[in-house]
Amino acid sequence: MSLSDTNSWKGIRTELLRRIHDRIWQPGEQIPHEADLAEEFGCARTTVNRALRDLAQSGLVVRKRRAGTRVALNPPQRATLTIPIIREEIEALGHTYRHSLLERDLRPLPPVLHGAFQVTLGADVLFLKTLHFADDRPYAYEERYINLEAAPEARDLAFDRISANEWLVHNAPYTHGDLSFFAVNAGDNLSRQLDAAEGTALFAMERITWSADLPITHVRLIFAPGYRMRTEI
Amino acid sequence: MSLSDTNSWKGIRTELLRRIHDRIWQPGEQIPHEADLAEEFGCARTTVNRALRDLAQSGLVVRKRRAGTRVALNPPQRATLTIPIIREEIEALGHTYRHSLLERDLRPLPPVLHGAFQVTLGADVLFLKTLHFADDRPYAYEERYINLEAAPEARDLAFDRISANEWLVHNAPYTHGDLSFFAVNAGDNLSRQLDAAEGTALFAMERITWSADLPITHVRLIFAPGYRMRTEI
DNA sequence: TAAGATAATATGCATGCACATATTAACGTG
DNA sequence: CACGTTAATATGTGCATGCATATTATCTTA
Repeated sequence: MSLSDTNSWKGIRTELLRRIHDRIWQPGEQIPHEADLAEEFGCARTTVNRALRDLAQSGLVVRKRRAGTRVALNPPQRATLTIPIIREEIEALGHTYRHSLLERDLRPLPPVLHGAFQVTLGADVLFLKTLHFADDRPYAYEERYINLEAAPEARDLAFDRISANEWLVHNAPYTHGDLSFFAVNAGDNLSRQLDAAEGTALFAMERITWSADLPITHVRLIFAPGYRMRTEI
Repeated sequence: MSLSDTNSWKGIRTELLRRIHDRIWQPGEQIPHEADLAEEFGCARTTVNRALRDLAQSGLVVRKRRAGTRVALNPPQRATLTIPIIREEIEALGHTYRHSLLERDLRPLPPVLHGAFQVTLGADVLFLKTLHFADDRPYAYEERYINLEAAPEARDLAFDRISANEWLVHNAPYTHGDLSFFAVNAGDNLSRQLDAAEGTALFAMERITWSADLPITHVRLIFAPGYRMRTEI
């Protein structure tokens, strides 16, 4: 059975996609009901449903009960980013990974983070500064706060062998998080660490993760000059 | 029926998620077969299948025929970014949107783009420079190339009322594209357009879209200082 | 006629079943 | 014992059916 056969849900999806791309069904226009499509394609309604659900998930059609299915007016430009573990990203590029722990101590959470990262007032958090290398060239600079209430074992770990990121991924899985991307100028410290001219624009990522209501970690990663985060859509 | 009931596929998903988060099923470990889970939850295998498919899509479990389902070793740091139409993004923030077309002409494709954006050799492309404003403050600067072979009607459009982005979304839908994010320093031109000090780090996005094999447009958007692209994971 | 009750309808979902397909394990055979 | 064949098995998918649920259209009733 080939993919273009219309009697598999993927085949039906392909055909529906074609009709949308070829503007046979215009944006905003209502498309036939599941039952009608099922009859047309000579398959069960379930199968059409599967195809339509898939299109709805990718945002190409909008579905509402009773109201029917219509082609999305503004196909959301939705992209799935895969944020790799730095070591894996570097090794995938064929380079050798290593990291160096620049700093590790317990300290109160800095006031700027009080809003976003609500740990028990006055409790110390574990602070880590790490530099990630690819073939001995600096790749990314990391500043991380770990909530010891969420990961008490972290207090006794050095994080010189395994990186905090990898340890946390395996030992304190999160349920949800916030992620943001932005640009920063290399200041005094960053330019030294990342071997960049002072003032260079650097790509940065900030992430906070929670396990249910408990914040786990706040991490800010700043990449060496030239870094691009890519994806396909 | 509440979400936590185990006899709906979402309820089952919730329960499976709990077992993964609580490390009842460890990363890398194989979890029971669909049939066993169906029996345990007292539902049809199809329903368990639906829940597992959903978990697989979000990357939390890895499924292979015959081999079974196992908890992902490296829980995917996968994030879905929604790249909004700028006008909608600005209006959603409660600001007034307007844009101004700074430049519009036909020209050959610049050599740097020959690799990524393969239009017929020697053919002119439509070049647009646009500045997007939120409440009369510059919000983003856009440089765009449109392949006239993919969207011939664009040749006769002024793009002073409707933005090229919105027009293309509605009139030349793409099948796939490449997207990347990076940081740039504000040069002479950018600092003037975006009202930023020279050298300021700016967040930038580049996107190329195709309809099947035909390139449609190449766009580079550079945002005013302070811009953050956010998402939840 | 406006507001509220009621019916109609499209999608959402669960079930039981059958068969397809990929992958691994077991088995022969040279 | 290496290698190719075959069987076993877990997931993938399709179908017919029935009921659930959200939303709209229609029909009351004051």
